[in-house]
Amino acid sequence: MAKPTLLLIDGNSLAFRAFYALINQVDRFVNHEGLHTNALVGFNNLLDGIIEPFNPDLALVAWDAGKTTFRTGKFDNYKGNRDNTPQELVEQFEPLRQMVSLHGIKSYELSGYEADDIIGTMARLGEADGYSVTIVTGDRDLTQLVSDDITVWVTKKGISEIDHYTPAMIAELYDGLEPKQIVDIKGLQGDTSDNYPGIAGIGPKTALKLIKKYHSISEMYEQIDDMKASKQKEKLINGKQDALLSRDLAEILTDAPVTISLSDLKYKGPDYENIIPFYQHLDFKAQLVKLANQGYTVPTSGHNEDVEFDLNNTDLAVSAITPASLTHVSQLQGTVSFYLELDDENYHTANPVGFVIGNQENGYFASRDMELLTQNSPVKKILEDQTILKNVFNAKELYVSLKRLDVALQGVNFDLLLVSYLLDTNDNNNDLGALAHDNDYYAVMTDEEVYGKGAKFAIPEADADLFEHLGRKAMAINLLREPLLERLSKHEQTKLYEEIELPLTKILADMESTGITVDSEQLLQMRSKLTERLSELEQKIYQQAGHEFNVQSPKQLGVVLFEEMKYTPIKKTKTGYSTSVEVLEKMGDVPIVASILAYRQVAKIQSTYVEGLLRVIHGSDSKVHTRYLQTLTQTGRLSSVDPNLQNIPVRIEEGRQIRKAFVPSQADWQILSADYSQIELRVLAHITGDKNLQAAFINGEDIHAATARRIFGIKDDEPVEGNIRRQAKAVNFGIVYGISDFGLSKNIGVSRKEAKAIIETYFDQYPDVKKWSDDIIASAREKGYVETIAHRRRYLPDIKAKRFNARSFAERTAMNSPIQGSAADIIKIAMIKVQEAIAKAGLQAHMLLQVHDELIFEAPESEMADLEELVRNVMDSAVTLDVPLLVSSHVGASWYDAK
DNA sequence: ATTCTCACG
DNA sequence: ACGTACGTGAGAATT
Repeated sequence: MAKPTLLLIDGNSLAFRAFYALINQVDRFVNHEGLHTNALVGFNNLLDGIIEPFNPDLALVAWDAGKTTFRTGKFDNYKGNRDNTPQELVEQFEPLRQMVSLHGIKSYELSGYEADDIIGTMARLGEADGYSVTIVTGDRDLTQLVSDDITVWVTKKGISEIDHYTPAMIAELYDGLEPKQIVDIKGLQGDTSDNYPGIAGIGPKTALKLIKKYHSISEMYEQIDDMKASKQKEKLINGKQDALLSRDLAEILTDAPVTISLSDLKYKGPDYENIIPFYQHLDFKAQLVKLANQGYTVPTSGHNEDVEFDLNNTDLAVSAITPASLTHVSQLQGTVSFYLELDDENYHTANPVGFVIGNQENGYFASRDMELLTQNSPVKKILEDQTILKNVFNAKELYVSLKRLDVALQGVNFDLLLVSYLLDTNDNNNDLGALAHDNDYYAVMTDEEVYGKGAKFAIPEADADLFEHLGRKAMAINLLREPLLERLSKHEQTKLYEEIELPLTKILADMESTGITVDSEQLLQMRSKLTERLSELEQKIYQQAGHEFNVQSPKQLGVVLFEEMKYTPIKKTKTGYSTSVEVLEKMGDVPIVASILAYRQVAKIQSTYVEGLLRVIHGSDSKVHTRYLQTLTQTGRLSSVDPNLQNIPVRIEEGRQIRKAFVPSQADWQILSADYSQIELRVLAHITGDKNLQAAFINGEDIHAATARRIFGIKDDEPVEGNIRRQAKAVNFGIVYGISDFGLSKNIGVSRKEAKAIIETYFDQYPDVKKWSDDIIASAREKGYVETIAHRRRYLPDIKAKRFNARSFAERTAMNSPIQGSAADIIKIAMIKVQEAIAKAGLQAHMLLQVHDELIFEAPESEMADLEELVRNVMDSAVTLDVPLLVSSHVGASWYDAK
């Protein structure tokens, strides 16, 4: 029969390990009361991951009782070089003990002794009593206890990996020595972390050699007279006291006067009843989700911004739609939740695999049969009925996918995804289950849990499984509506949601469905020209390098440039030499570098744009249909994927040619492009209230030239030279990004000192910009977030971080986000008003694209003049700021020509 | 899955 | 002294 097991855990060393493993994120792991939890998280993972599966018969966590022990009595400076334990860790010790207790494990400490000594003593007791003993620690000192019945597990690399020390492993590590001889080694070599000396001049190598020869320190000194005279012998004789003391300090007691016995250590296993409130107190969401999935009831903690709400409802009534139940479905009224599952995230091409409709009062009805959703079904009728309100998750996806099924969705009342994003852009997650968990509702799983991910993704075959998941999603949407809307209102974001984001959803859906026509002939012609250019450049590069290699591999290119050709590396990445444009341009006039830069430019255009776009043109309509992500960015901007139409080349002519392929969808139609000029600087002038900056815009000045005059002291009657204006432009951008002297100096190629002086002058000239910067950072520290003009919020948890880097980044963000985000607010408002105006004017025009400060339209040539006028008027009056908004616009036969 | 590079505002 | 401009997405190489 297997031996009973005893598990001994070194509480202090593991707490330290866990704390420092997550030290980089110490400011991210904070519960709602401000308690740091990084060590708690790591320790809990250890308990769940190791102790629970181990399921020992006996278990104990030993703790240090304080700084003074019998060792400090022997040697004042024992551990004397240790910094004070950080406050962030100290505050976690008490909850750590609670955590241990809730996991059904005894804690023990003994005044005057270290955790090590408790462990040593209990280990020997267990060994003698016939237990198989396992010690878990973060400290290798305990390996001296290893025996046939005592194994020591030492965590390494944080706490994720573990080394298992057995007598055989010790023998291998110490060249055949026994575990108990480790103390003799340490007696000779000392221990810097515990701050005892050993013998000066004896390191690990010599210590090992000596102990191999003499077996122990005492035997060595017995035989020291026989040792032949040497420097080493002198050192040993002089250091005898140190060696004996150090050995004494290194030795772990196995007979400490403990007041517990093995029978006190019975392992009870986790106390699930009481661990749930404990996890809630610590905000351990992941743990709560795990418990909820195991069938434990996890009630809402209700501390979420003090909004109390009841999300305890977990009883789902979901049924498959049958011909008989169709009557029930058709009788649904008031408010329903609707959810449509697709087999892929690209809803322009994905297949619907199931849907669910219903509410708490009447139950939920699910089906895989899309015919029940289309044609003359009652479901279609409900979806198209404006008076029946729909609660959904991701309304834009729904608009587009239902339109593909010939269903025109109306009456969207609540979009869970959109609201969650507005409430907190940080922990927004496109998964409904994860999002529900974030809001303390656990009765729904994540898609990854149900469907798997990557190659393993699969929709469950059993109706019961799929419908249960869909039903729970629909139920979560319904239950979360009220509490989330209440929080939205507390944030003063109701207007932002109802009047900007929700109407915009429909507009974006229409733009995406409409798509933009891409002339594939144009792209194919470009492709053959570029292929030729690429092979010419490639041959030239091979010739210049002296051999063939993969030009597109930064690694191989690094070897060619900086090893074979011996050019001086300017910058390194963490994996090797950097070969970025920035670096290559600094290398000066080198022929191969010029070829490489040209190659890179062409290769980028070819792969990303020509071939990338050709791949995503829909065969059915010769258009590309991007998806705008409305709930992704931290600032409120949109982003565009599959394809990204917000980064089509424009700055370099060769790439700009790509825009010739973007053409109107019908003959005799044209493209209109209208963009805001310097919208971010105008927003800056508005929100800072800086009169000097505002004056420049009000007077219609060239803003970069005006800044140049101020920061370089150029008189009104003198001209502003191009290079000076360029520098001023960089300063203006820098201000918007949250300037630093380093960043500016790098950007405009002046010394850091000069850059610093320029920034100071800027702030002298625009004093209210400076004041606003300081104020917004102070406000972010106080409130924890910053806001745009439309109350879009961005939380900045790092604004109080101790780490300089993280904090500085948060401070720059505090300045940039209100600016970038308010500009995003403005163009979103403009889009809504433009769409209304186009409808009201009865124009055929379509809004096609949004590129942050630019809108692209197509319209018949005949209505283009009206459209241009309308768009300009709406855009420049979208909001009223203290400075005017200026719009420039162009019409042409393609996006390229609308310049 | 991550890193590097580069396209846009 | 720290080590930096803000916000994105995609392709290719590499792990």
